Amino acid sequence: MNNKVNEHLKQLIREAVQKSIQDKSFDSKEIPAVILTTPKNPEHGHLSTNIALQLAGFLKINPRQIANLIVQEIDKKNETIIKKIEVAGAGFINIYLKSTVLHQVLNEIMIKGEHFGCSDIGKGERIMIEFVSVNPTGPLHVGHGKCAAVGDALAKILKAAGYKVTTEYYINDHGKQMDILGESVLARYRELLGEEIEFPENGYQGEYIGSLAKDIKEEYQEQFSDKDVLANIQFFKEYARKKILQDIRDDLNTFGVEFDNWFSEESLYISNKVQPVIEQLLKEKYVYRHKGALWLKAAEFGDEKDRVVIRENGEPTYFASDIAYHDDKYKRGFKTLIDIWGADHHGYIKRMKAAIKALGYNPDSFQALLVQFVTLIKEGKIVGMSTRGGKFVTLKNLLEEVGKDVARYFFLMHSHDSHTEFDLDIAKSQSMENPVFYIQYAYARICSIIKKGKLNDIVLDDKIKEEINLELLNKKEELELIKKLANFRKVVEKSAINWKPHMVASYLHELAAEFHKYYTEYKVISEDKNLSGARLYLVHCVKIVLENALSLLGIKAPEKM
RNA sequence: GCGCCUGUAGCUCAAUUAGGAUAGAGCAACGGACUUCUAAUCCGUAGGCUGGGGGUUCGACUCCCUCCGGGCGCGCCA
Repeated sequence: MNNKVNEHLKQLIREAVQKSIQDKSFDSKEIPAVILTTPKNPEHGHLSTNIALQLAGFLKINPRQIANLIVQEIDKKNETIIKKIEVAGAGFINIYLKSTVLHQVLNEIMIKGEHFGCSDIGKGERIMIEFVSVNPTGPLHVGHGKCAAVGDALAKILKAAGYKVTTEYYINDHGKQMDILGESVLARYRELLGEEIEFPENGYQGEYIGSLAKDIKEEYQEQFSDKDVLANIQFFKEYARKKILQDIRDDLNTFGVEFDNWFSEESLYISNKVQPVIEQLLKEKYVYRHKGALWLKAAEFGDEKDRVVIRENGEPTYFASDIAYHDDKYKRGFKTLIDIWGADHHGYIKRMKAAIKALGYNPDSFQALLVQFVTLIKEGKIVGMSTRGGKFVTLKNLLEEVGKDVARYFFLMHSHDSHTEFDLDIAKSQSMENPVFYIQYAYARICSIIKKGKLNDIVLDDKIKEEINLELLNKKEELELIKKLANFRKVVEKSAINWKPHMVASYLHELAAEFHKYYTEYKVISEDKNLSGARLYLVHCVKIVLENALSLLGIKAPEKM
């Protein structure tokens, strides 16, 4: 229900609880918070609370008895919005609202439009979400796609819930990996020139390396044929970095993912931000020297063991720049840091938290959201995904095969922390098995109804909106649909609090189902102009909510299919 | 060995912010509904000891312990 109604009822219940407890002189140090839920079963009313059951816990009294007392108190007040209030089951209190309260929801949706579903539970708190962040040594694959979808949707959901969100991509463009990248491309280039060379031991095997070499050869001919390898490698490294990074940006763009910031690891060194942080930790004695290297006392802060920050050879580790990077995030004013990582990085969480504690920040303000792996299924078989050999399905491939909307929905429809399957054949099929089309179809159907309304001179202009009689919406399916719509804001809030975008995806499917059911049962546009107007009003609200929910997931709402 | 994730219908997954009412959808199976605003839809039937066992309580898919099965980690790699 709308927020005001909810708060009002909660207050009402709270007072009734206090009153009934006072009267019976129960000792109640702490009354639990009133929780109002919307029951799945329509027979359980529009709203329900389990407060009596919770009270029974520490009052040691029959919950139904308490519930009865509370209901009596509320009944005395003669609330205008309540149709019926009763005790049911083990001691639940079910509330039935007057239909005008439900209808009011539709007006709210109409007025708020694209903002319906937004709330301010985030209170403007600044959150940084960092995701994808793969080093520019190769193309994005399917696994990165899931991280991208989750991060992007989460950012949108948190924004809708009133947080001030910044998204960032951390470019790991410093260190050995980049050198190996340069060497790999150079090696392929020299092969193209007909030289017999040994491919670097840990070199990148993927085909894209060869194609980069080819590009260079076409553009620069044999300019780098001399044996001054060291001088050339710098060029190859830089060339490959730029090119691959650009490809990553392009892929993400087609995937509908845009970042507020791209933050380069190298830039931390250029602006000298790593060294001071290490020195600070050294001064505070959280870093010590051992076997020629510098170690962070990570074990002291909850990690399994201490970790090297500066190697024996004087080179900082990846961890060192990561500490500086996260320190920088806090210094930029973010209160909560969310890093979205692939599940294979979970071992890194304790280390990172230890560092954050050592820096003097609250370790709870940093959270790593682990995204479990996706298993790709093609023709009923698992598609192997070995990164090492350079054999993997790229995000680009996937997008070419199934398109942005389908890919995003498939990544988002299941909880990010359970490992799930991605069936390419279902994703590609334009059939009933495909939930994306099911949802989009609902939207397209509404557009079609609106079009038909126009042909019959039934249009929702301001005048009609004024005259509309929402009481005509009294069918069971209509009231269920309205209840579903009313729930949207709660769903967004919950999805934001739990950092679980899939909740919005599930909701979308449920809303679409509710609409399809209604659609087959009743005609919106009919001879009866008043009824048509009211129903058109209703489906227009469904359209708005479908659109809002889809946009939180970054999926298109097509007018025609 | 230690750590993180996970086990729910034949298959793929849900289950409402610290436990709540009869554990829900989709697909597949079977039987129905198109002169209609798009049948990419809807209605019905069938399908479950929520991996096993114990515990906590008015009440457990949810919390605790234990065992079994699957995935992933445990570098002076990133």
